Amino acid sequence: MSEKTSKSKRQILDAAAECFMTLGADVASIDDIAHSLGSTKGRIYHHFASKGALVNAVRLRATMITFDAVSPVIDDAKSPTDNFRAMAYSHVLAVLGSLRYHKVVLQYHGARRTKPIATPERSSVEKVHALRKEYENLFRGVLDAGMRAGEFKDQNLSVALHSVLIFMNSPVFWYMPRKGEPETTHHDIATQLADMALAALC
Amino acid sequence: MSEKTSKSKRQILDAAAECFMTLGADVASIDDIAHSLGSTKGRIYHHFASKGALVNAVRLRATMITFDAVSPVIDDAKSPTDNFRAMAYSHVLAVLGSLRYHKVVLQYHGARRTKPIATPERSSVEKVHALRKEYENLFRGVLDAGMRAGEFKDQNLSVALHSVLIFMNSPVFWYMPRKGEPETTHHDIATQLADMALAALC
DNA sequence: AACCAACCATACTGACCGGTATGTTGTCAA
DNA sequence: TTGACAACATACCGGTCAGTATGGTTGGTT
Repeated sequence: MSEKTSKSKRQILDAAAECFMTLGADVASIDDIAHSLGSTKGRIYHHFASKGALVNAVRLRATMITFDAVSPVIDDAKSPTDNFRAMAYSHVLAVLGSLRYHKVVLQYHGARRTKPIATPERSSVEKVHALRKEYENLFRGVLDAGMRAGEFKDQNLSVALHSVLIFMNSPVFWYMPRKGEPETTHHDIATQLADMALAALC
Repeated sequence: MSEKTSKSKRQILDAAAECFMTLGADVASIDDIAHSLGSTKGRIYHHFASKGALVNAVRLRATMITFDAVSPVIDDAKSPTDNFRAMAYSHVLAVLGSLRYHKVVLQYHGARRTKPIATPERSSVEKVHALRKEYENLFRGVLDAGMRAGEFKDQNLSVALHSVLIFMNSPVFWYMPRKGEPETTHHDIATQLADMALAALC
């Protein structure tokens, strides 16, 4: 299932994520991305069928990054409280470590594209959607278990789930890495947000 | 300070917010907005100098809506805890009542426009920025007071402030009004989010 | 050596979109 | 009646950008 993304493809993906982050996915042109690579359009269109496919690839990778970070820390033997704290911490840390990718996800999260459905890439879009939903379910499971166990306050599950997910992604909106920043910054932020998210559920 | 926005101008603003919400502010064209009004470009460009000015007007109104909703509920005689809960509730309720406008704000929140600075409208952009900062300070004040009083957990103020603000805006990302929805839905969501936000601070 | 496929550059097109210039209509005051 | 101005519609321009067509270059295989 893990595609062996070639060296060049990964390079393009990184540059695309960077441009999408600074300019916005809609504003950034293919030429912009190519120029930031010291290349031309030909290189990009050789690896990606369309701009939409490129955006989708960025979104897919963003989701996989958090998935790979959170999935292994889940331990059924631990309490929902401990599980959630560890998951939230890992999620925030992963987001902080790959901000460029996650900014694209949040940008597209609110906009329903009714203009260009582009039927050929329809499947890959749904693949991303499915993976994101699967990732959501990791947290949904912990929240549900915590509520049943009485560790979490009993309240509307969907509202709690989605709002907490946005909360954990919030650094995307306000975090700006400074040079000369202490090494522990990411850790500090992740710890604080994980604690706050946990408190919000109790 | 409160401009007497003409009837037609308000109509354009609503249509623009609707288009920006569904298509994205960058993708939606002036012709799209005009078409949704049954008009043409001429009407829009008669009232707004440029597309950027129109977007800014939407952002400005979005900020004013929350400002006018939250500002009057602040009562210095009450405790930071009670103040914050009331503020958060009013904020969420206001956002739910004008989703179209707030989606635009969140879309632009992550994208640094380095391409078209458009110096003539520079001032109005800064005006929106200043108003948003002033609005932030309403919450910053309550958080600071709560921490000093020992009602809120003592932690990084900036991180807590910005993450909680995003949290209260989170319905923008996941709330979709259904037809046949009970009247109390907005109230229920606002109450739950206000309680969760308050708990996150303690 | 001959070949081929992956990889990428160059040059070009068609469509869309922001903005402008100009024409048209209604309204109101003198 | 007549000017004058606000509130639009119409027609058009220039630039940008996604996408394509084509040709060149490299490395590996037979």
